[in-house]
Amino acid sequence: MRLKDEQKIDLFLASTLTLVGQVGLVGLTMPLIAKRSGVAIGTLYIYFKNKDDLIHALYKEVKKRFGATIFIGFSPELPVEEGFRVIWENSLRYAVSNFSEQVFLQQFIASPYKREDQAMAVARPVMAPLAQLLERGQRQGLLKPDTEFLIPSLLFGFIQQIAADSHEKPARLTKAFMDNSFRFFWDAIRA
Amino acid sequence: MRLKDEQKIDLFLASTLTLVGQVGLVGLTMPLIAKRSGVAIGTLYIYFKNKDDLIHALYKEVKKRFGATIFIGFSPELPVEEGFRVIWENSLRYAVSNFSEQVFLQQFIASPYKREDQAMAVARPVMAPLAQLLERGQRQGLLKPDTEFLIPSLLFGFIQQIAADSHEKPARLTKAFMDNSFRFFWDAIRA
Amino acid sequence: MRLKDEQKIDLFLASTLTLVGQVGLVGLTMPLIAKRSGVAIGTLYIYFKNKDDLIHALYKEVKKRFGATIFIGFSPELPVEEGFRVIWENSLRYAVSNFSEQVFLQQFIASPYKREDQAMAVARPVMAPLAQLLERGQRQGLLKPDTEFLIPSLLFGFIQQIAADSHEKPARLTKAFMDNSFRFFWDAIRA
Amino acid sequence: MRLKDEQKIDLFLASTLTLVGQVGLVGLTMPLIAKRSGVAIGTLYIYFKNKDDLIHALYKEVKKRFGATIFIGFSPELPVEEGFRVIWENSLRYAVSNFSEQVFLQQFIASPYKREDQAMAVARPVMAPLAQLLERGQRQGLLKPDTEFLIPSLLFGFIQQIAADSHEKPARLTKAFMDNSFRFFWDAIRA
DNA sequence: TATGAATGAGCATTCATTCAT
DNA sequence: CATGAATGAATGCTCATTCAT
Repeated sequence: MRLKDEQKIDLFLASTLTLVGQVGLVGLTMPLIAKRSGVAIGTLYIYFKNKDDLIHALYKEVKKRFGATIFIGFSPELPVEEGFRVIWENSLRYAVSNFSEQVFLQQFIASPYKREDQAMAVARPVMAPLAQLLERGQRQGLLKPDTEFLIPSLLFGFIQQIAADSHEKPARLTKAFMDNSFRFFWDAIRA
Repeated sequence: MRLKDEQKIDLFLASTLTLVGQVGLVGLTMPLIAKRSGVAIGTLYIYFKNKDDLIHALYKEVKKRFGATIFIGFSPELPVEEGFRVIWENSLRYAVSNFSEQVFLQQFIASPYKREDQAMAVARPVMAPLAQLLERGQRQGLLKPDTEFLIPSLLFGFIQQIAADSHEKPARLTKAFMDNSFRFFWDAIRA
Repeated sequence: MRLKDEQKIDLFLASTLTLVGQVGLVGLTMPLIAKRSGVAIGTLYIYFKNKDDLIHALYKEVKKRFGATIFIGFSPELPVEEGFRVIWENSLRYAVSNFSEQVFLQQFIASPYKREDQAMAVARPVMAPLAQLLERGQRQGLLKPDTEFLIPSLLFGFIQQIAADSHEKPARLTKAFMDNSFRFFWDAIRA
Repeated sequence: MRLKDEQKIDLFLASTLTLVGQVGLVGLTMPLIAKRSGVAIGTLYIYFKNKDDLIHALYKEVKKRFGATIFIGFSPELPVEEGFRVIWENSLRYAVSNFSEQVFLQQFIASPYKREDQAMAVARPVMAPLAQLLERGQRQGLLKPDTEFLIPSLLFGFIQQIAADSHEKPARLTKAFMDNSFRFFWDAIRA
């Protein structure tokens, strides 16, 4: 596996993601990825040891990208509610406009590709700012007591579902929509 | 002469569901289903025309089962909040103890198996009581105005995520957990 | 294998023949024969040990039927040319109106079903009257010398081809046609 | 990078033809063709989209080869009888030494592989010189009147049968045999 | 006898992977 | 580096055959 052409790796991952959005993990094949990327099959195997490798690389990348996005504009100095709003809006925008990634994550998690090893570990550290925000909110008595563990479930579950719905029936991410949905979220978790 | 055994269909669907929970739709093969069911491959094809057929039969069944479960103990006479609580608890219990079904539904929706035809239509009518409850809540001014469409997303997304989490890290569905999570839900949607 | 219901055997052979005419030996399956005959698959195996058996029974039957037909109205007392004419007309009529049988014979001969054993032997004795006619014609100096062995090839080859053609583009077996084609045959072989 | 090897197509078609001669279209399987050709199964599918495709390619090839052979040494300038003799000898030699091709053609025609489309059309134009010869013979009053349409049936049927016989009981294509059989043919058709 | 559910070997085909060019 | 022909294991599915009813 040569590292020279970093762009190609991105190309391959992007093609893969698009394909997953269209045919799911079920329909994902190496010939398809190669064709979609405009290279010969053999080329894929220069950059990835095998299909498993490619898929895990994509998993890592998607996790990283998501983590990098949802904290844009966030700062620990922000008031708690404001902090949540920033995260909420980032997540929502990201999920809705990157539906393939949601599909990939969901299908990956319950697939033969999932392994118990290191790849999984990527998830946690990335979420540290959220964990700290939860703790701060708790300390300030702004959140319902003893229910922090429910908040990520609400956040990610709700958002994922909105993204799925808006894929079925595309809708604008208007200011009103952002406000309304955040109101749901915030009222759910606040004390 | 042996008679076609109606129970066998259930057996096959159950095996399939279990397998999807373990290896996802990606890893689902006819040989696997046959082995898991303790029959020869050919037998599967007596009961289902082909793999596609089997998977769609399962989709129908899962939808039906879910619809049959979430309204147990529900009645249009119940006060709105009580109505939501019944549905919430039913859904939560169902989702957590039937995780494979959640996985199946999610993966089915973004897969080459999904078709646009009638099979999909099963979903809607089944949810009628929920739609009526939403409307009633709205009329009585108990729900946030103009946001009914967000409520099913919240309900199903949140619950699905809780089920996923509790599959990773099994947790009891205690009274406290039920209460806390319903509180999140209700506070989110109420006016 | 019970012998009780002789009619059923005929039914099965007839269905098989029809099917061969439609889909060839290639497309011939036991389920198809059963369905076409209006019985369950198992029933076929009461009357025939297996598919091979059925096909060989059909081979025997077809050979017998052909042999029984081409000598109708023939008698060793007939003048040689008259004798050939009778055989010619019988063969032609038979081949044209039983095209499936021609197909079956042709496909059988070059197929895994063909065996070198006794089944083949059926062919010869049945043709005895023809052999005698050839000899008589030869003795009377009516036929080209030293070419008897070519005459059956001409007879069966020509007729088979006419049958094939008339299957493609159906034509009437008019008196004129009979006369013309027999004239070809007779001019070919006569001294 | 290995290049797609045009010779391989010929190899596959040749293997297929040999096999058809041995087991018929009925016994023809892709594993058999691959093994006989000394390649892995997958390799067949690099050169042919599927079995149907392979069989149709063979059909085209056989038709072409036959057409290219029977007019060798033929010229419209030849006297009619000479013309027929050339065609007769070519056809006979070809049919006898390429028995598998005869089998293939016969079985193909009555099989599920036969389609009504363009592939069939290959047959006709190739026979144009024969058609012209028939017409010329007719015009010169050398042939029986109003029976041209019988002549190809005689030619191909007779020859095919001789080939079949000589496959069962191999015989030399001696000068005498050629003469005798052509005498049959010519006496049949001449006025 | 007749049935057709059950079986599993075998087929057509796909696809992850290798490797000669 | 890039290619794509070659490989063969594995899949979806069919069908000859058996056998419990």
